[in-house]
Amino acid sequence: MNDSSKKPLIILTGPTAVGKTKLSILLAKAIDAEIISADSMQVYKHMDIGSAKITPDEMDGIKHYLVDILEPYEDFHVVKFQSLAKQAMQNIYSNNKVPILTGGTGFYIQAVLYDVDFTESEEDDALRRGLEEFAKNNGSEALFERLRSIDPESCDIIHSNNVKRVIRAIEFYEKTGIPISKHNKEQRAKESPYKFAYFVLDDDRELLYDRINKRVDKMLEAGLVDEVKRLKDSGCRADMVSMQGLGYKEILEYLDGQITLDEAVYKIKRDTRHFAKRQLTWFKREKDVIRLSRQKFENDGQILEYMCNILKDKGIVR
RNA sequence: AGGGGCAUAGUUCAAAGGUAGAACAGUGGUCUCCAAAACCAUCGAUGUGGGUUCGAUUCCUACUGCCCCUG
Repeated sequence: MNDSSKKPLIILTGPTAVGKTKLSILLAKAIDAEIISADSMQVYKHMDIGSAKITPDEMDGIKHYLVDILEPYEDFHVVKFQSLAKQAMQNIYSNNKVPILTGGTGFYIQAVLYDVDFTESEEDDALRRGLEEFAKNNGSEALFERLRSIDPESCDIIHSNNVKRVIRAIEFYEKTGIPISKHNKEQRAKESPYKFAYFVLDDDRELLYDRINKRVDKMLEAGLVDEVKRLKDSGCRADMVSMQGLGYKEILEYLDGQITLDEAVYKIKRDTRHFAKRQLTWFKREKDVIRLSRQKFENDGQILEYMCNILKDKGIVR
């Protein structure tokens, strides 16, 4: 595929609480784009406060995809995200607009940007559950040895304590007969099928952490506890994907009487900081990213101007 | 003011007459179907001044700070 036949794709990401949402609206208005959310929690209905979901008001007439489309009891994961995002992009292209993929889940962005192939294995929970059971009964080392016998190369890459990924590697081999290490290597070598600009918004660490702490306080003032209570009353349980969201699992623990509200708030802040840290690490090593360090700009308007210039240079917008 | 107690990492706690362990925080990293997840690595401390001792952070002592009780 030569570059000119590639479809345009704009990515705007960065750590949580850095101010992606606001900037994404400014950008969308400036270039007549539509927005696809790359966020594993904002997909869920009834989860507004804790997920810091964009409000209809804030959308300001810009069409958004993948926000408020699932019930909290439904599963959500990369594969689903990838397929929904691709559909949304088709939609946007047929409207003759440019898609902006915005949100903080780097893995999801990667899945779309490089069109990572996840199709090898169909849904099959039984195998995974069996492996989980095996790990629980025999220990992670025993599980790791099983992987060694089929895919030694993966054993050099995956740490034996990382049961989740050891399971995934075994599962992949059992289903496809090829080692996941080989598959991953191939996927990694892929070139993006899009003509893209990958913006990563960043800020001074201390400022970011401070903003996170304050935002959590605001969520509580805005009624996070009530929101979670409502979810709980409607049958949401801790083991659901949706309830693994920051702010949800902790408040659920509080509502179940396992921890105090103060402890819950402390954990939300701490874990959100950790999350931001992980996001930063992720984006740092992604290739072809364009860093937007807040310290280098005076305001969002300047950042917008900078982005627009790059988009013109790249021929993504006119 | 008098009596007692405590002083160890950023925090909460360990230990010991032979140069101190952990948890959490902090920092760095991994990541290709649970990713707001899972996992790895790493920095870092004996309040100050004397004394006893081959050797003290540990014992003694003064000081400083904090806590409790009495007034």
